[in-house]
Amino acid sequence: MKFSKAYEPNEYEPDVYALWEKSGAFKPSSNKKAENYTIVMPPPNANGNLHIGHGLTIALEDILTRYHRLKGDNTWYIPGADHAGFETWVVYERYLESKGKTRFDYTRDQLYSQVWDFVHEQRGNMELQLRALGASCDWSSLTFTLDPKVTDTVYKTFKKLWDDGLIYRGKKLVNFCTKHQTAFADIEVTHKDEKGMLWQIAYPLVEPSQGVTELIVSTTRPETLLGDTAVAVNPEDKRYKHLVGKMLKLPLTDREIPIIADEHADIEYGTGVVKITPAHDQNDYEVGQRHNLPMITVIGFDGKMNENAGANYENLTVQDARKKVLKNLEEQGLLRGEEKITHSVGHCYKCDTVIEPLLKEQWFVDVKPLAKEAIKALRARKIKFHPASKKQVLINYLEQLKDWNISRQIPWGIPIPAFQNINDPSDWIFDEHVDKTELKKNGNTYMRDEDTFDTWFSSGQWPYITTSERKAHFPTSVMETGADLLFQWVGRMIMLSLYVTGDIPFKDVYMHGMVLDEKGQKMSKSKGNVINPIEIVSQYGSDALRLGLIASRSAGVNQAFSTSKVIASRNLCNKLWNVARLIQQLVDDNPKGDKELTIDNYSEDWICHQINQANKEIQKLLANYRFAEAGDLLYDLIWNKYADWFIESEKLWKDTTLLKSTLEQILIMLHPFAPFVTETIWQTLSWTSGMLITQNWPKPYQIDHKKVKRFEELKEIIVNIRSHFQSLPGAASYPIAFDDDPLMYDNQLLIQHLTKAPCVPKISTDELSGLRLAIPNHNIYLQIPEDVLNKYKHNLEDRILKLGSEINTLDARLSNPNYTKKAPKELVDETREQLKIKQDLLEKMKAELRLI
RNA sequence: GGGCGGUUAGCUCAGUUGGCUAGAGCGCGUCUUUGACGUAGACGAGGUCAUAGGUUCGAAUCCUAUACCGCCCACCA
Repeated sequence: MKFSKAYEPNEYEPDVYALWEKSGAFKPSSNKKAENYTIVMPPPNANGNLHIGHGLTIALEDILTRYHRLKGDNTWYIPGADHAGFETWVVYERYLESKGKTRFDYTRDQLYSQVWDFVHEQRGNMELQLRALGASCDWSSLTFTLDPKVTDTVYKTFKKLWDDGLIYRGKKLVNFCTKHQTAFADIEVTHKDEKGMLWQIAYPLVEPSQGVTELIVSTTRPETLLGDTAVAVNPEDKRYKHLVGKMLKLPLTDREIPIIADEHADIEYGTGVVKITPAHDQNDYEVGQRHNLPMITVIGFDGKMNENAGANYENLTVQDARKKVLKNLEEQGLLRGEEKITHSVGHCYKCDTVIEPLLKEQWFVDVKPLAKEAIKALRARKIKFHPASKKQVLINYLEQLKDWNISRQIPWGIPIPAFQNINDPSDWIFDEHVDKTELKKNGNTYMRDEDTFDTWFSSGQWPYITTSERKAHFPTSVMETGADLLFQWVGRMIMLSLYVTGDIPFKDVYMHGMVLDEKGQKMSKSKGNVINPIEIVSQYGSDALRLGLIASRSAGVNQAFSTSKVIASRNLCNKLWNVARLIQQLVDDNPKGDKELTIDNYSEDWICHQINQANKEIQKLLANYRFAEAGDLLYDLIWNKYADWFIESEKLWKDTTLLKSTLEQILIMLHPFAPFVTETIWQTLSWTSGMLITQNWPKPYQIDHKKVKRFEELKEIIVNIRSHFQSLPGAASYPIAFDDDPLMYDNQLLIQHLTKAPCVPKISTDELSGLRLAIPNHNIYLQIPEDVLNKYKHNLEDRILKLGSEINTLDARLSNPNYTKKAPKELVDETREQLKIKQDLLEKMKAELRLI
């Protein structure tokens, strides 16, 4: 293969991925001595397309995976595909709608098999996209969230919870979406602040007491009045103490309801009297429980008023019923006022329908014992969080977590393995034969529960399910996922894993923030600002996307997508490509590898030192999940150090042995971050063999630190000279003269090469003239004609002023006795030394100014 | 109501336990067809680190308060 002039990612990426996949490099090795390194991929939706957030996820996880593979760890990156219960169901229901059908036209089993086919038609797309992103995952262990090994484990866990009494069937208020006909966990409800009305309504007393004839309650939901079963006042409220136990006439009905005393009523709020509707409000439900109040459901699962609401209101929507109730109250003179307020209203996160709290019988998990263990493990620092603050946030959440409703009225999901006795509704049995709708046992007939599990109940068990074939890989090394999943996923994995396996599911958690659009807005289909990662890949290359995504991004922080960073990364890939192209040319031109110059090349020790430093630093940064800094470091190493200084210097020496070896080290270190271009280069170079993906992480070079320092000095001199050549009137270059100066003498050729000076002559000190460089310990003069030099005088004055202020700063610091006393000695010594150097230089410059 | 995070160059953001002249990419200005790269090279301009106090020899970094901007949680009728 030959190096083309520019790197064209599309030409190589698919082949390179195929090469890796075919070679088996993604599979964990059988090396028992190696450390295990395991990452479980958060499974993307099986029938969906990847979005830019997946791009980030894969980038981060694959960097870690490839890095640990190069380090020799037994690395296992496990891919997955999610049946995405509710998400997929919503898509499928829309499809049914478009065909004029509804879910009620089919049985659950029919629906399940329809969606199964639907998903499998679409399936595969997502997996191809993961390949385009370069995910080096073990495809042979891909797990689908409905695979038998998943459902088996989920059923075992359900049974264990059941046997331990941690699962119960309860009729409680659940968050119900009347459009999607399913209940949700608390965490799945989106709360929004909305403008609403607060109405005051009079409830007359059956028998006036001490001159009081009515109580005024405030409510934002007058239609629920029809389901009121009490009115509460605070037990400490002196205004109403004497009324507790008396009865009120419930307006618009013929019912009478009691006045009760409960802490829930806030003395300060409104009139201090609150209506209690246990069947339609969470707080009221709890009050109802405390006082044994009847619960009257007036709103049905269809979102319409039911027969309990009375003939006047039955079959009206909640909105219409509200209007009618208000109108009727007004007619009866019971509406006493209204006021605009802002309050929080729960919505379905998918369709935005207002969530109704409705009474429903569901399966609940008693989470308290699970949360307790999780909190204990977190407090014991068993799991490290990035960013660290998320740990306490999770603990706070777990401390107030309520029982978890795991029943969903969605056909697409894992069926709940529970059957109910048709003659005794309280008799439920556990049975895994969910393919049957009916079971006979002990002479009884049991009917299957038609509900499915909340997806998080199964996803919450993901780490030990996916690693079940290689138990040594559990607990996994790190769970990398979006910060938005802290509660619903990370928290549940920790709870369930501790409960089922007795162990934590992962040692580290890394949470990334959201990828926002270029303007910093959240991406959404409705806004039309969605960025497709695959389009970016085809435009700039997979590596460019990866590097661009991780740039300037820190854990847990939402950050905008930046095309300019992707382009900068694309340019880096091209730069490296051309570096390799040049080195290959030099190798081809000189197969024996003889050096062209025999004198020392200080840039060699210098670049080896830079590579060593980078090697050490990258390991440190990746151990702390500082991806952006590691990326920056490599960019700087390759571009600003390797290409700009080392390669440029090496053009004189052409030491191909070192060129080859340094290029190899750089390719290995960059490989986790830019797998495609590095492997493509590796495959294209004439002297390399095997695959880059399975190379060993480089060992540091032996270096001579004196030479490194000398090259730093040379760099300073060269930059200084270039700067003068640019800023001198005429922008020409001039001879660079020096006196007895070994550094200059030994590097005349290099200096001339890098500054484009006409010559670099050595002359005696008293003959030196022209412009003196402000470099300590060197007498270097740019031999500039008299007339040009005079124009340049003011520049020298400026430099003297600047140097003077720097000296003042150092002086002030040293004359502070506290500084010399308390600061570390090395620091103080260094300051002294610097001061001395700068003072010497100042003297020389002043003398020089006098001469001009 | 509670909690978390942010405010650093024109833009987007780094800056780990306090320590030399606060960095990067993009953008901007000037110059350059130098043996790979114009997706390039060289040089340069640009910052009272939100504000006000405090701790310290020393603060972008630690503490307190304020302002503004995000996000999360919460049962306020």
